Amino acid sequence: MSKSAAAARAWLMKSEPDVFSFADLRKCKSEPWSGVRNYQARNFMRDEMRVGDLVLFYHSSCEEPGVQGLGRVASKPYPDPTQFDRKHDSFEPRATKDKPVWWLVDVAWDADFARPVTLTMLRAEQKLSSMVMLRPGNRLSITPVTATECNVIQRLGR
DNA sequence: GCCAACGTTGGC
DNA sequence: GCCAACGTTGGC
Repeated sequence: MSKSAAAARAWLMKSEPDVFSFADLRKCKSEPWSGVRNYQARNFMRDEMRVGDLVLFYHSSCEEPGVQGLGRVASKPYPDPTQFDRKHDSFEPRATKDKPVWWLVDVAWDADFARPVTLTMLRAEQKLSSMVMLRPGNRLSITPVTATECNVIQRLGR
């Protein structure tokens, strides 16, 4: 790959499998990442994600938390439609069509791992010791992943 | 179900 | 702008 090519970035995105699992993504192929109501996470989607960026799909709040497989950012950012839906849990009274508050991207299924990379495995890997997601107290549902970290995690998933 | 850590809200 | 109270996240 040429040095001048814009390197695809990588992101870790959390989802509760009871709500939306990696298997669900495989089934539906592509899904709007709606319902994010945290400004930092929103800014990553709205300002920094590019179509084609890798997504490490992480299961949280479940028996075995960990990265389940790979997705891809599959759309440019656009306003989260659930913010306009008065009956939706994620309704946002401050939002107007002209001035949306919340933005999202579509995430598409990309590839299965041979085995999930559990939180325990992530913590045990020296090369991942400075991962944003593993920082104490971190709760962000979307965090950036470096190219090195992404490679290490993909190797662990083989 | 517990609880620590964090983000947000709202009174002042 | 401060900060206490509250709600949420997420591992255990």
